[in-house]
Amino acid sequence: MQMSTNQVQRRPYPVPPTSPTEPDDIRLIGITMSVSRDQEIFGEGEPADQVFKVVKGAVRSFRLLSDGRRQICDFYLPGDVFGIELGADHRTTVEALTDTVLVVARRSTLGDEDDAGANRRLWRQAMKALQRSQDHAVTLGRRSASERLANFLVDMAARLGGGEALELPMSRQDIADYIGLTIETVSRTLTQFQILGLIRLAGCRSVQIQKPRTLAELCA
Amino acid sequence: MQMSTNQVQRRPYPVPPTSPTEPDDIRLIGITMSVSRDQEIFGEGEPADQVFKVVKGAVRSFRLLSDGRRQICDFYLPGDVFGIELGADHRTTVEALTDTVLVVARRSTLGDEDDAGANRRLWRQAMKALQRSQDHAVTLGRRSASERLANFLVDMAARLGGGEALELPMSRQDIADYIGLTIETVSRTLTQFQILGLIRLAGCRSVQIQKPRTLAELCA
DNA sequence: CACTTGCCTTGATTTCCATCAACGCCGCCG
DNA sequence: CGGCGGCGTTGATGGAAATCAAGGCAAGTG
Repeated sequence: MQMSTNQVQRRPYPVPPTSPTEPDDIRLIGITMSVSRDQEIFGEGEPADQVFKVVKGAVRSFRLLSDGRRQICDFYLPGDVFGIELGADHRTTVEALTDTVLVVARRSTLGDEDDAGANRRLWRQAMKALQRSQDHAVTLGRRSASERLANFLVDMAARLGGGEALELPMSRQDIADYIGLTIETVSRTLTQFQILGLIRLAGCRSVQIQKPRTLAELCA
Repeated sequence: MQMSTNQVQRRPYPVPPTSPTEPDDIRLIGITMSVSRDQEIFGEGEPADQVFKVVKGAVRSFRLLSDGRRQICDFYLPGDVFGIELGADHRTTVEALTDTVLVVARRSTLGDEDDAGANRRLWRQAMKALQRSQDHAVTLGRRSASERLANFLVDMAARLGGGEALELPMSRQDIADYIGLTIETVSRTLTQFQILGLIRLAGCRSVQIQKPRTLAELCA
């Protein structure tokens, strides 16, 4: 991670504005950290000695092919934990989608063997990531463009927790690279959804879901 | 799991024909179990109270969409562990590709909190699965048909450990459902590879890799 | 304000892969 | 042996999404 950048600010921990104790909540003991839009948090191949939790904002985790094609593995929203790795190194790059606040902890303090509770929560986070990745693989391998997008919207609506109104933190390009399409196809499919009355677009990042049922059916 | 089927045989444990202690080897204490070709080992949604290890043979783990489309999440070969879940239930169905021998353990005996070594090995297995799933997502989201197939062949060659000669345990349909293509495209691409001299097909499941370098470059 | 820049949308065309269809090969079984 | 069924290959055609190209819109800047 580039700690030298002046956009990164660190403050001593005392206010982790996380929700109370949820089942698999990790109350990271660490420092908070602010990252501005598009800034890299860590890069693929860098040593993975820290674990992060999103407090505010959102990030994208992705991998690049040699010729520049990008596959976004996941987006992490407030409450989500990322940066857990099997080996010594990170296998994805993570960047902030918007100005973002994180809590950081050293990995060693988490993997600590005598804290059974922390281990269990870490375990749950990792398995949740595995589940999401497998779901994602099904989408990428076997679903059509509209199914992918419907799925994406329904998932984001659920995770952002704003009911039928969502404020997307990512660009069209990010969406395209997440669901394995091009930016043009994403755009066309969204306007198609609007024409069909499934959604309403109020500004390109603000989506109102009009027919949740129909959209859910499209998820197949 | 269908224990009633007469094709499943169980014997009391005393011969787990696994290799000695590898770094992340799980020496499952359990019973061995024989499963014949195409038989289901467990189904999506069934309670996940057991963990399995392949001793001999191979299995496919997959999910179905409502209309029958199938996405194979992974193949498990000798030495691989599968069936580890976050929640109470399995999220994929697993079937034997060929006649297969497994070792089975109850999940509870593994998650046992005071066996730190077993926990660590379980952890490694789960994270390995996550890595593979993420790699898979990159392939499914951003690679062309020939890149997918090249990738598949190279990966299988490495995992089967037979150097340049591989005996595929799965059908064309299985390959297609793994890399997100149709059976026809898989077939065509394989013959294309053969025409280009990258591989040689000796019977449809027997592949000789002729130009490993070129094939590896195709993996992008 | 005029101009640039980045992001998004829309249209035209192309391409890759899916689909549809036929056939070959081979093991199996009557 | 001959027919049958499962699997794989090959060919012809179609279609969904990619690519190529142009233009709109809004925020930022001189």
